[in-house]
Amino acid sequence: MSKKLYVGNLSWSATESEVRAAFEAYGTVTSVNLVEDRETGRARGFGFVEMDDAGAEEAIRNLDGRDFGGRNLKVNEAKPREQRSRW
DNA sequence: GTTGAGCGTT
Repeated sequence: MSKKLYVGNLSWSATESEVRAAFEAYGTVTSVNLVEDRETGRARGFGFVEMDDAGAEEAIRNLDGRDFGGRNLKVNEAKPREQRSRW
């Protein structure tokens, strides 16, 4: 089972690899998705991480509020967005 | 060469 996480307050220079590495320290990361501004293509400073259920909670309690890239990382359970495809 | 609250795109 996996859970989706919202990751905010990221540095604009933060990469998926760094975020993935940080979360893999607490569980198995299924996917990492940093969101960029669709209009400008620049990083918005937040993203989403999908990982195993237990690891997700551990990551929240270990990475939320922690220093990451020189800033206080924000980690929370992400809101379900929309189905990305028809069924 | 910039910016800083907030929950994304095929």
